[in-house]
Amino acid sequence: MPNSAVLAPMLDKLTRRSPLGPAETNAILALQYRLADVDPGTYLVREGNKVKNCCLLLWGFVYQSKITGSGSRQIVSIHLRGDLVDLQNTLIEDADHNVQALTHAQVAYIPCQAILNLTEAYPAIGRALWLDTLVDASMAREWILNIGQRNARQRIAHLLCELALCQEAAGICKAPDYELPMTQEQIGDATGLTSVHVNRTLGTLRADGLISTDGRKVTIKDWSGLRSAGDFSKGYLHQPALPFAA
Amino acid sequence: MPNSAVLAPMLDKLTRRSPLGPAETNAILALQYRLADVDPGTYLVREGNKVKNCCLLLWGFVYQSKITGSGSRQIVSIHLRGDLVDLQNTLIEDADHNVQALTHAQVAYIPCQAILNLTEAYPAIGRALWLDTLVDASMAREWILNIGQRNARQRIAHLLCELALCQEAAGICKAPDYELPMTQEQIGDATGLTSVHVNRTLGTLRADGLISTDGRKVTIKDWSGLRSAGDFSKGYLHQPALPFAA
DNA sequence: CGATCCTTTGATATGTTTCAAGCTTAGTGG
DNA sequence: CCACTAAGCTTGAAACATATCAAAGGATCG
Repeated sequence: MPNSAVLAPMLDKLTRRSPLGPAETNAILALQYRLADVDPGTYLVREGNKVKNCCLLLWGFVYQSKITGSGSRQIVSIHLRGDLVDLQNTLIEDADHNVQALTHAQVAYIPCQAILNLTEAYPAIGRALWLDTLVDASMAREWILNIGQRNARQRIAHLLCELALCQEAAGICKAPDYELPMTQEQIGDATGLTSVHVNRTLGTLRADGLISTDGRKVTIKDWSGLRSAGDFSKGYLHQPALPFAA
Repeated sequence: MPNSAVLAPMLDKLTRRSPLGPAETNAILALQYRLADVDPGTYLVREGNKVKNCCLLLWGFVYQSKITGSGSRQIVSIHLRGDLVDLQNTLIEDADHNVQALTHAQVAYIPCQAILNLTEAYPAIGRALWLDTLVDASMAREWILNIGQRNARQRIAHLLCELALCQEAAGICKAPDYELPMTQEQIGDATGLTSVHVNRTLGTLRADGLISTDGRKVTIKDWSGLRSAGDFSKGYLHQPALPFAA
């Protein structure tokens, strides 16, 4: 029996951009799911798999990655509470990337067919999910720009800004302190850099007083400095009304 | 009065992945549009604009790009005949990237509202468009991998393979000869490299007998060599049955 | 309290960029 | 049809950002 509290984060995320009526809301809250707690590193999806569920992330962090033939890993997106991580499985059976837990995490597996049924019955839900996909695509484009045209310092600063704002939007964190549940190697995989170079570059961001770190927490000490170091502007997130930042 | 021949490439592209019934087909072919011929370099959309149309590309090539604060350009995707270039405008009003003509091109501007109406009336069309967006997102992820983890030679070889297969799928070209309507500077913008380095790298691909070039045409002389030089595998394109290549 | 994973630091190697100049091609107007 | 021009291609030499290799120092966790 579904517990509507479990599905609330998904509803939050969708309605942040697409208002939904009571019928749609109830239909979403009635979705069937299967809960799973996973350890860091656990594969939720492997490239090449046939997938029949998509994962609603309830807590923790998860990332999507792809691997080259020679084995180097590129992280292509990072997800947090409320994200429907592999919505694409709804219409594309073959996974073209991996999904792995970054931290301990809890996910609800929702059958793709159930989601598809929902979109048939409620066009507004279909539109909300399509919009979600469009925003993910916009974030992917910015990720391309980040890796293709910015230097190490800018890339890392940009990533930090993005993670901060997304956590803020999802209501996960309290302003200048953010979680950064990534090792320096993973930051490197996300930015197309070496862990060694990430280490040195984080060092300069710290030395310049833009951030401070404490284990897996980052404190943004100078938001506007970090934003300009990362050439960051939030437009691509298509977030309605964010508390922070331009 | 719409001419259904104009909309045929769009229908082709959609039905390649999503079969549509006669009602859906007719509804698509009845869409209103406005034709425009554009010169290379023309902006179809500028970042920051409010957009009310999406562009169906009828012939020629078009690209999406983003610019950093310091003015460097990153090309994030390349489109060809039949592509609905800015489908995202349907649900997101503010453009987060530029769309520019790469070559002389002809586009049909279709009002976003008309497309949205279609998705309301015909869920199958909504699904086809959503799928189109999902495939674009998959291609963006591969683009990230390409730029983030591969060296210059691999990046360029990969780009050539992708363009070849997409042209093949769209029925634009006859096997080993492809159009490459890009300057070396644009290839650089697409791969995160300098035009100088693109030049040298293309030189080695030529010297190794993988390709030959003649103005804006590329001949792939050794497909499997190029594919392995570019670490290319076509899965991410989610194309049903391509003639060529694994 | 050992073992593993992560971070930090140093020295060196390398791929790519930058700067600069000459060359080719295609388009344009006389 | 020929010059003229602008755009793009090619090549060389030098500078630079980042990668690679290697080893030591800190955390974290059973």
